Formats: sequence, structure tokens, C-alpha cells
Amino acid sequence: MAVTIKDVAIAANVATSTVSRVLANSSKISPETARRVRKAIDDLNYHPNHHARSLANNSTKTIGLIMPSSAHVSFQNPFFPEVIRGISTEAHKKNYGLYLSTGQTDEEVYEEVKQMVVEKRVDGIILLFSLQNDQLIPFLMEEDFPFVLLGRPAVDHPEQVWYVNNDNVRTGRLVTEYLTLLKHERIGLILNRSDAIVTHDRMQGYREALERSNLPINDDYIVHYADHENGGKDAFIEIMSVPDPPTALIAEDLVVFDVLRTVQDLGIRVPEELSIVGFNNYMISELASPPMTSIDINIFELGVQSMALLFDRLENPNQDAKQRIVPHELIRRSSCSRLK
Amino acid sequence: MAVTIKDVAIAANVATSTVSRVLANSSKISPETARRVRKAIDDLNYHPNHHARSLANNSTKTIGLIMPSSAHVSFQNPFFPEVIRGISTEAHKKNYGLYLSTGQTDEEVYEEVKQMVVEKRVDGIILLFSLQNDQLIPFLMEEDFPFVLLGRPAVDHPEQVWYVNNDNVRTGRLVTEYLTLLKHERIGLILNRSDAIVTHDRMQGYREALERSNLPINDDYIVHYADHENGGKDAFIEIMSVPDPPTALIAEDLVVFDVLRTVQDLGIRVPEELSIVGFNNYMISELASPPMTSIDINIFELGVQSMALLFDRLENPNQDAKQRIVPHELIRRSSCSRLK
DNA sequence: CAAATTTATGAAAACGGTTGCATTTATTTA
DNA sequence: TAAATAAATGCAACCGTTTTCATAAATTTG
Repeated sequence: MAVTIKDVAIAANVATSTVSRVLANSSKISPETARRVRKAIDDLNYHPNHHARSLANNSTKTIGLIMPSSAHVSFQNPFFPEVIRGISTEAHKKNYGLYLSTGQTDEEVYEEVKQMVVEKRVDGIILLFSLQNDQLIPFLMEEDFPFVLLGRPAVDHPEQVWYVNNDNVRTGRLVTEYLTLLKHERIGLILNRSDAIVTHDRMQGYREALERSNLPINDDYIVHYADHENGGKDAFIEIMSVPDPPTALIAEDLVVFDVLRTVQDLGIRVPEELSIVGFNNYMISELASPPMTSIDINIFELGVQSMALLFDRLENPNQDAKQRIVPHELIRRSSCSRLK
Repeated sequence: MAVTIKDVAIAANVATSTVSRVLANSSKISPETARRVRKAIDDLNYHPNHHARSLANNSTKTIGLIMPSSAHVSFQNPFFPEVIRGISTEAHKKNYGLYLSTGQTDEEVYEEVKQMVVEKRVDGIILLFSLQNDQLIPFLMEEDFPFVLLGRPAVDHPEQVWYVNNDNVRTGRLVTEYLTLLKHERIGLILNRSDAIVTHDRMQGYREALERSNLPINDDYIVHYADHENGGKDAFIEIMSVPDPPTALIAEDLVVFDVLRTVQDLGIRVPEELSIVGFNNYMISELASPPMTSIDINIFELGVQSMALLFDRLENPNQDAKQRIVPHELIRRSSCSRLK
């Protein structure tokens, strides 16, 4: 079998406790002994067993990443790899590993989280999404388990939960205002699943902007699309089929891709006849044709910050919850124009 | 502290071994006792500690996923999320977890793998890439550690390694032949980092196809691009600047996106003046303009198969190595036309 | 120089499970 | 009905660490 701490102890002619102390760089070890032990470790090519370690000091050096139940489908959304890239970069600095959830229904995800927590499989958790009526947050708070939410918590005392978010109301307002400045008055909004908090917030911003400009809010101009194939296309057709169709559209970048393709089929020119602005600014958004105007929400940074916040919490568990708002930026490219 | 097997044992008035057996569904337990134990488990909301378990039966129920050292950058490539999606789907069926590597240099990745193996942190490993002169494969074979390679192994006895791959030589040949059938004779090839096996194989196929058609192989038509930003664009400019520039181009889809954008700047029309075919057929490839013709390599299935193969190996460690070739398919869209 | 400290190390008890073997009890066999 | 067998359960060792506490050796103090 593999070489254990006992083998090293024997080889170095010391007790296992001494080896353990050398490993931990304890000060109470004579240089001479330390040298001998280290030599034995090298000679035998010893590596401490991770599970034994975790068991003994009740810490795993790994972080659980919880994806939406639709992970199956949501990995198709560039948001997740990008945010994980940020998390990974930060986790790597402190030598933490990443453990991925794989559940495919809400129920399964809940069970998985429960396992991670109660089996002590991870030291902390990052929730990569936030939904209305989420069960996970109350559960984790109840258990007092260290976690960070990516998004805004829809709970009674949001100030008690650690989270990283964009100011989504403001992004919603910003894109809408940008379009009204371009003289658009009929502005359509295509949104994804309606129980996502981010969706709610963006819509809120959209409404605020319209009200400030004294423009009417037409419910026909707000469409939710299903997360399945062609959802974006269907939503687009729906929204453009109302009596006075919008002259401008707001949607998530992936939907914008769908729209841009459909628009070509229909012979509608962008931006001459229809202005479009997207949310999220994925790496590929720049490669659309025309290159799309989009709100950059700094996905990578969202990942970095949530990992950093979780480390902060782990290092000092009893402090008050902290929050971080990651800045956004409107990236103007070629999918919008002033209404004639 | 958390509730342990001991608490359950006391509550059910049995020994811990009995609880353990109930957990394992051992046959030698009376229905009456099993019922009582299960009730106690429920009442106390007991979940076995994962590390204690791993330690005792030397199995972790988790699979290590090794990304290229450039994981930092490579998560920007849709290939990885998609292959992980496949792996995750399959792993989930058997209740296995996924552990992600985060190393950012070859050296770090190597250390990480070493840790996973020798600390027994995972039961098996999937290598998500294969390089020339890779150190990982010899190491894992030496250790006789269960792993599956995604790609073709460049080692002395490939039949001894478990792997899942496409027939990349054939895909290279196929796209080239497709273009020659469209009467193209000057066909450019843009490749990514040259130490990737897949790159080598595709080029091989390209060469074979040209030879069969009695077309000359012009080294000016073969360009490698760096993995950094704008790499694709630079490579495109380079390849189009030779005396008789290609009338058709072959590249990975992400590069094609770059090319399509550059092409617009330069006023070159696709497919009228330049035909392009891509490798990989990412979900977004269809959304390019024009929608790109691409070789679908079934990335999701690559993930599924590699996980399945690894399970096969774990369940029966002493059998001969197995391999799987995942089929490909040329998806014709609108980026190619017959040369006039 | 003996007593009091300090320093370095070891023995053993956790951590929370699994499992081989022994033991008790219930059932079958002759 | 006693002996043999099978079924159900418990005891205790083990997985590979960390860590508390005790102890021996070295050093300082009065």
C-alpha cells in the first residue's frame, strides 16, 4: 500500500507525532530532527492522506460550487464557465480545490448541498445563482454553514447573508435610458426564467427608467422566454408581432444572438430598423454581427470576489456578513442607433 | 457537534457496526432492527461523514478532472464546459462528485495530479486534453492509477491506455476533401498550439487529403496561432498575405469567429470570396454570420463516454485497456461555396 | 549545585466510519 | 431432545492523521 506517516516515522526513527509536527512546521522541533524527518519524507516520497487529514482537523480545503438544477443545460451558458474561471483563479492562490455539484433537479441539488454540508465534504459553498423562494439559503443559514451567494438574496434579512452581486436594477435602468436617449419609445424586454432574482431586478430598472421618462409601460413589450432551444427566437417573434412592435430590444446576450439570426431571416436590418442591447457581454458577444452593444457585468470578477469573500468568512467566521457590488459598464458597439 | 454513527447506535440501542450494516444494506440484518435503525437515522437526521468513510474503505466517490494548465484561459473555450457537462451527466447517475483542477502552469498541474493520486483524494482521473511529451500519462501509468484520457495518447503503447477520442485524422481529411470537391485548390489551415495531439492529427488528415488529390502542400498555408487574444485574427492576416492567398480556410470554430469578424473589416465576402469550415461545432457556431459549416465532434458525448469508460475501469480494474472513438459529422451551413 | 524552567519528543486518545471474527440466539436436523 | 447449523448482532481492530498530555533531557535560575 501507499506510504503512511508511520513509515516515515520508522524511517526517521521518531514518533508519528513528530513527523506530523514537522509537516506543520511546528516550532518545537529541533533542526536536526526536522532535517532527518524531511529526508525520510523525500526518500519515501510521502504525501499525507487527504481524508485522514480532513477527518482529524475537520477541514477539507475544498469549496463546493452549486450550479442551478439545470446545470445540465446551464453549462451551455458562458456565464458559468466564466464565473468558475474567476473562482478557480482565486481558490488556486490558497490551494483550495473545487467540488462541483451535478444535480439535475431542484430536489437533487438540495440533497447534494445537504450532503456537502452535513458530511463535511467541503469547507464552504458558493451558490452560483439566486432564485425566488430558494430553499437553499434558509437551510444554509439555519446550519450556520459558511457560504456566499452570487446574486441578491430574496430573504427577510439580506444584510445577514454574504453575497456578491451587480446592481441589476441600475443596469436595467441604464440600458433603458440609453435607448430612450436614442429617442426610442417602444422598447421591448426579453427575459429569462422569471423566478431568477436578476430577472426581477433588471425589469425593475427597466420600469423605473420608463417612468422617469414618462413613457408608458406596455406589458406586451415584456416577454419571458423558456430556457430551452429556440426560446429566444420564439420570444422575439412574439414580441415583434404586437400591433406597434418595439423599435428597440433589451435581452441577455445569448438571446441577442438568437435574435440577430432571426432578424436576418426576416430581413430586418440591425441597427437601422431595430436597436438591440444585451446583458452580460460574453467573450463571444463582440464576435456577433453586428458586434453587439452590451452591459459588461464583469463575470470573472464576480467569481473572484465571491471566492475572496468566502475566504474572508472562513478565516473569521464570527464577523458580520459582508457584501460586494461589482461594477458594470455599457460597452457600445454596433447594434444600436438613434431612432429617425 | 454533528451527529455521528455512535449517536444513532445509542438511539437505536445497537452497536455501530449494526448501523453501518444497515447503511450498507447488508443482508444479515433482521427487518425489525433495520427498521429501528432507520428510524433513528431519520429522527437524528444522520448523514455519514464523507472523510471517515473514504478513509475506512479507501474510496472517495469523486473523480478528478484535469484541465490544461491554461485552465485560466481554457475555460473561455466552450469545449471544456461542454465536455464537463457530459461527464457531469454521467457521473451524476452513479452519485459521483467532480473535483476540478485549478493549476495555472504545467508544473502546478503536475503537482495537483500527484496530490490527487497519492493523497487518494479521488478514485479516478479524466485528463481533458492530450499533449505531445506529456508527463502526466507516464506518471499515472507508473502509479497504475485509474484514468481516462480525452484524446489520443502519444506514448509507446497507446493500446495500454484507456482513452476516448475522435478520429481526428479523418476529420482533417474530411473537411479538406469537402473543400477540394468544391474545387478549391489553395486551402489554408489555421491551427492552435502545436503540441496538442489533436492539432497534429488534423494536420495529418489535411496533408493526406491534399496528396490524394494531387494538390501541392504549401507550408505558407499552414499557420499556428497563439492562444492569446487576437491570435486568430493575426493568423488570418498572416495566411492571407502570401502571394497566392487561399480561397478556402480550415480552423477551429472560435478562430472562425475571429476570422469572420476580420473578414468584414476587410470587405471580403464569405462564402462568395472565401470559404471557411470549422472544427468542433460549438453551440454558438450556428449563430455566426454567416452560420458556419463545421465538423461536429460530439463534445458532450466525448464527456459521457470518458466518464463511462472510467467507471468501467473502476469496476473491473484488471481488464485490458479500452478505447472509444466518438463519431463526427460535417454540418453544412453557409460559410462554404463552390469556387468559380 | 540543586531546583525550577524550558525544550524536544513520545504515547495514546481522538476523528467517524468499516469489517473480520466471536458470540449469542433461533432454527433445523437426526 | 440434544447436537448441528444458520442468522443476527456485538466487540474490537483498523484506516492515516492531529493533538493533548506526560516525560525525559537540556538549560536557566537562585
